[in-house]
Amino acid sequence: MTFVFNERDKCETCPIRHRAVCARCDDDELAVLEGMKTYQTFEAGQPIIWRGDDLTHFSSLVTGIASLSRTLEDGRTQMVGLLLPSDFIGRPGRETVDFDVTAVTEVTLCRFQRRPFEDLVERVPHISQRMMEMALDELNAAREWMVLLGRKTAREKIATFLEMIVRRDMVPERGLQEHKLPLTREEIANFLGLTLETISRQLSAMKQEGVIEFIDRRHFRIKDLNALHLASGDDADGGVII
Amino acid sequence: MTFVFNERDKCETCPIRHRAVCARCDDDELAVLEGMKTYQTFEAGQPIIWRGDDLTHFSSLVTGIASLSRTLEDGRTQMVGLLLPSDFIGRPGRETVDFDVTAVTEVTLCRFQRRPFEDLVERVPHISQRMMEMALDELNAAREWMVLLGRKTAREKIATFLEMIVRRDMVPERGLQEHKLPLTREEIANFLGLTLETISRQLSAMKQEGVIEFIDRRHFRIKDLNALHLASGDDADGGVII
DNA sequence: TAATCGGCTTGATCTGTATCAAGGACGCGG
DNA sequence: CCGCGTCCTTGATACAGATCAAGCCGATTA
Repeated sequence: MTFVFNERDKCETCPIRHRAVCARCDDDELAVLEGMKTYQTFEAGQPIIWRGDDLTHFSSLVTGIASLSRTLEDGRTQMVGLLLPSDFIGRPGRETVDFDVTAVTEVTLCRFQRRPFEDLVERVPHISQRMMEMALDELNAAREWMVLLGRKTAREKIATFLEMIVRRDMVPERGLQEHKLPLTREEIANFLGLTLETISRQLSAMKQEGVIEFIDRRHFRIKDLNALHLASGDDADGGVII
Repeated sequence: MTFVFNERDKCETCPIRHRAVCARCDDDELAVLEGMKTYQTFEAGQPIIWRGDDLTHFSSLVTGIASLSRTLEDGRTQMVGLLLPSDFIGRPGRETVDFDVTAVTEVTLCRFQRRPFEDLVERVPHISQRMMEMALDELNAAREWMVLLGRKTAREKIATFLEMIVRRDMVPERGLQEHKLPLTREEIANFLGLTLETISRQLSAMKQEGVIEFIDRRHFRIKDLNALHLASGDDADGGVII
């Protein structure tokens, strides 16, 4: 995240050029987007949009991590997604947002005004095709997560979560790699439908059992990847992780 | 569902003409689909596809109800969606299915061979545009469901479920309407991430409290819609139900 | 009219996770 | 270096919902 963006940056060199909504766009189409975009940055912890807010812009997340969540009246909150670089915020055809979007780390967005972008979605098939792909991928991830939320035990939930992180930044041929927990215990709890105490207890237990090892509160290593996978409750690798 | 479909049926008169993937298609595009489609029927309870199976066809659900679900090794199962008329099965770009699809009632599918249909998605923007809309709608519904699975109590889950059914077949200006439970207690349990005993107990309790009333095991009336809504845990109607 | 079977209800008990509570570790501003 | 706040850990206890178990209801078949 040391890379700094500003209005003058070119789409061609954008780090999410080939994964975001613009992935399939050709040079001409990209030029149109280039002319429409602006960047905006949010500090860690800041709200990006609240549920019910007017959706003035659509955005692609360029750097950082954001969360999508819903809070019930009495304060119970459930994360329904983690937004990572190239993920999209907003949906054509809707005026408002259905979930709260919050910056988990510092976040940079590439933004487009709603109206002009909606028109573009109608006119440029490369954009609706890519958005369809992305929406279907997210739908799949959401459904996998529903299985976790509805049927997995605390241990299985946490093992699944750790495995997800490990897979995300695994480099082949590097055992005992160090991984970073991008979320606080409370955020993990809201992601997994548990309490922060349960998260803490389960992590301690897995440390005891020699499955994981902590460098500090936010950094860990996997000591027994196999045990981790077994604890995740997912069957013999039929599964795709997000 | 007394309507009977056969190969000769015309798309124009199809009951899901204006909601399915073909909703935005013009007459020419529809003619192409017309030439590609075949119908297939499944009896209640029959599997339609298993997770991991080769996806030979894409389908639109024309009549009936199907479920999307995942079963863990030890038999715990979680429904991740109910497929209703106009819903789509399959996803372009994938060779296999990620969840089990099962006919809950008798089901009629309108099917297209995978390859030709994928080509069509590339060529006909009206299809990818519509699929994008549908995928985004389902994504929203999935996320609402994640909140339910992760954070709601048994009572709230069931109230939310009943409210969903009621909204679905509510006719304005008809109090004390009779509603049908489309699922067995066990299926409801798998949908809500509970056990069938808990479903049964909660329904009995809500009957006791005068919130609902049963005609028989599968048919009920709402005696106190307000109480039902309050029990659902959704806040003061910011919410959209599926 | 009985026998059977799937779906459902209800009771007794158990248990995983929440809740309540206290204190520890670390980073930051003064 | 102190004080304060945030994040985290750990313990004691409570409770919602699971699990185990028995029997009921209504439909179907004999």
